[in-house]
Amino acid sequence: MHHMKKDALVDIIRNAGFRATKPRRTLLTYLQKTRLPQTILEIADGLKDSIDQVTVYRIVEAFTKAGLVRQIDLRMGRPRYEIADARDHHHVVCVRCERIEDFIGCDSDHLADKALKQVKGFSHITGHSLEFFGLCNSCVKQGPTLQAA
Amino acid sequence: MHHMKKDALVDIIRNAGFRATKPRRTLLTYLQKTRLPQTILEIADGLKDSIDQVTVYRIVEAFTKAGLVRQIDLRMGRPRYEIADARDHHHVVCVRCERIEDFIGCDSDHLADKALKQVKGFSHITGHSLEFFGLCNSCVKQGPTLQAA
DNA sequence: CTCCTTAATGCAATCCAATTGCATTTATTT
DNA sequence: AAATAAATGCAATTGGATTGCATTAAGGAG
Repeated sequence: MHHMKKDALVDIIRNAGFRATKPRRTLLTYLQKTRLPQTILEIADGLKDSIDQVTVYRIVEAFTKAGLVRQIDLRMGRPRYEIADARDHHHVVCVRCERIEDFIGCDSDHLADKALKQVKGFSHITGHSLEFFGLCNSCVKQGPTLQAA
Repeated sequence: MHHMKKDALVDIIRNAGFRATKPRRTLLTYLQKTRLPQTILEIADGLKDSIDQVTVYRIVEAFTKAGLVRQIDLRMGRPRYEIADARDHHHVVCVRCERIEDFIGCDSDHLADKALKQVKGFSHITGHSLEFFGLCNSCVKQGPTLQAA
């Protein structure tokens, strides 16, 4: 009980209130390494099915509630998930090729204040989402879609 | 804003490139009257099944692509839809009771500029999403959830 | 370390939102 | 009114997400 320096990973999971099981460690490691926000199925796939899909669903849901993971909606059919880093970053998404880039500095406190002044039933904001959509440069170059009427 | 002359409605639909069919007129009128962003199934339900669900799916998708309808993601499982008014408004959502209020004035142009300066592969933003999450006053009053550990 | 409790996982079955195919209907043009 | 192409409705199907339950294993106690 004294010689084992606990993994940082294990600490993170335990501090969030969970047992540091192998699937949880594997999944968290995977998300830490992964740049892009992923769907549940992409995560399960990326883990080469070393973890059952049902378990991936359950872990991601639990981690999201606990604040370890962040849910992102990019108008791509289903929600995506990424590791919740301290840096509050957002995305710019190409609506044609789905290219994704990050940006930071949305000044959400200022925005939240503005919002709170307008709404009647709230006095406290705990989270926010902000995403931009557009065409990336290479898709712009390609010109309009081929399908004609 | 409530009652729109039928001709105006027909024009809107035709200008978007569609035939002004009864289901389309019904659905658009319904969304114009409805305050809250709704899921597909809520819309179908709200229309009392006067329109087949499949048709609701198809119309909403087409209208969204055409810019008549706006897709909103509020971390509530599935996307919601509302009429695309000129006023660029966003929402504050209670994560417990799902109460929704609107607010305006996000200064998206400024934010988009900031984002564009940081990303490499984009030079044009066409849309954005911005939502705030928190606990509404009445849910705050209720205190923490009953389930203890 | 071994035992013990119970959280967590895996698998099967199920659910239900979303999609697809196709025959029929309907808006619009001539 | 006829022509024709788009749009709808219904049935069937797909596939992501959920649930139940038996089994496994994490973590605390002794």
